[in-house]
Amino acid sequence: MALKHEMIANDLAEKIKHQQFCPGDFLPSEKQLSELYGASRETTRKALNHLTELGLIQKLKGKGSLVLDIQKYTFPISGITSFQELNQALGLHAKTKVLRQEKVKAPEYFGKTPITAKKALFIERLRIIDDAPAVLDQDYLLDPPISELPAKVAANSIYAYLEKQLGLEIDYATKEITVEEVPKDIAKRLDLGPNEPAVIVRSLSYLSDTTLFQLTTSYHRPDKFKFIDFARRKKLSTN
Amino acid sequence: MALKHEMIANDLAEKIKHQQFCPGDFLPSEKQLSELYGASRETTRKALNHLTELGLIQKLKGKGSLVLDIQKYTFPISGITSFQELNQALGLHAKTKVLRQEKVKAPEYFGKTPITAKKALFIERLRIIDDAPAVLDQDYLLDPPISELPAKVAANSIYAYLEKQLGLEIDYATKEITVEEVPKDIAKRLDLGPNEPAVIVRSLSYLSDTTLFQLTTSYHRPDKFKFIDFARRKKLSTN
DNA sequence: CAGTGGTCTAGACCACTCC
DNA sequence: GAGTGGTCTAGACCACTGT
Repeated sequence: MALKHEMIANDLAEKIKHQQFCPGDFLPSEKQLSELYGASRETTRKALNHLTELGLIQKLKGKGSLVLDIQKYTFPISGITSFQELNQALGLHAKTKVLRQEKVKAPEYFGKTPITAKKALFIERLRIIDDAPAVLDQDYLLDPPISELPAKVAANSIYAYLEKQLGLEIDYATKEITVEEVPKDIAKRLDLGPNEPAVIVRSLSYLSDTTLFQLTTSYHRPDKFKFIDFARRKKLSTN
Repeated sequence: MALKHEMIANDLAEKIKHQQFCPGDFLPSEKQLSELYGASRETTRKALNHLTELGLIQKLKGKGSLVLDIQKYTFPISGITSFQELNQALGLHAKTKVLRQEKVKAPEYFGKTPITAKKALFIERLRIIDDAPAVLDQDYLLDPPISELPAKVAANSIYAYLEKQLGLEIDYATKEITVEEVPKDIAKRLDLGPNEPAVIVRSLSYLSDTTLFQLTTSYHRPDKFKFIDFARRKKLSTN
């Protein structure tokens, strides 16, 4: 990847993160940035739009691109982000314990979504933060497209392996967050009190060619659960 | 608003919603769409990118724009969406009971965020679904920029009033979802059992000129809570 | 008024898919 | 090969902000 507009976006994001541009500052004008990076104005604008979506800047007509003050929390959180990425980004001292990893028959349904893959790799992992269980993850990696996973990968970042080793392009996901009572064995592993429900995040993850590749159910201890989001209002007058 | 790319996006979204384009279909090519709408290719692409962000289509290199099958759940849910908008979109039979609406002093902090506005309008509303309490909303509408709100508005859509009557441009928000025990009076109004926690959504909402205008704390009955999201993987190599 | 961002265009070149 | 989307350009015109 050496796309010009991504280079520009990354460079600016880097400079915002490292306080070379601070909240309340204006970035150089689009014209200046275009000259600086040797790009056309539209290309520069594409980069700035990316930063806008991420909540790093706000563009003000006739004034300029204002650096926002939100990144402290939101930087890598919303969107599709793996536990390992969060862990690193937030500096949590989290450990991952792989409880199971085995080849299984793929489930026929996940919620209401029918699954066409026949085989899958089932992985169960316990996330431990400050020596206390925080999250239990159950993943099905579908085969196809994923037929094999080295044993060590599950303890680290599956996403990094899929993207960097297998060259898969993880693209989008649907997520559903609810609060429910959970089976006793799960409650036990999370150290939940009697009748204490868990926060359940169910997600379906897709590659850029629309292949469904992962089904995840995450059981969170309610006291350790926190979801942070930056959202832009999406207008679409579809009555 | 008569922006060409928005017109195109709305028209296509409309046609997808009404099954003139079905999941699994390809939209006409960018070239064809450009001719159809009398727009340049870049303008057409801007519209298609919008639909991609919303999860309505997926673009496939060398092939075309594929209509996705996700909108049934996700259509208007993620992003900033008011309760009334959700209510209508999902066909819930929800009632809103305004418990309080009064002018107050603005809080000095909301979480860790300092508030500069001195005055505010405090509104407390109970959302009732199927004759049972589901959500208790506490809103501060800050003054400035909002100095007055007709009594009836709180029972309907505040956002519609702000956008259509006051001409404010609601643009972005930060949200935080946690599970916590709540004060007794709130537990009572939500019919929560003893020691039963609530799902709490705290949000800060901003106008397009970056003015903070609303602080919201929503207390959800855990059994009625459901958050659905469509997310694209956001890459930004900000080590 | 000059400077800013917002929209739109016409055309170029590339990489990909499918025949 | 023809057709598709992906990137990028140079330039135009507009609306908004400040002075």
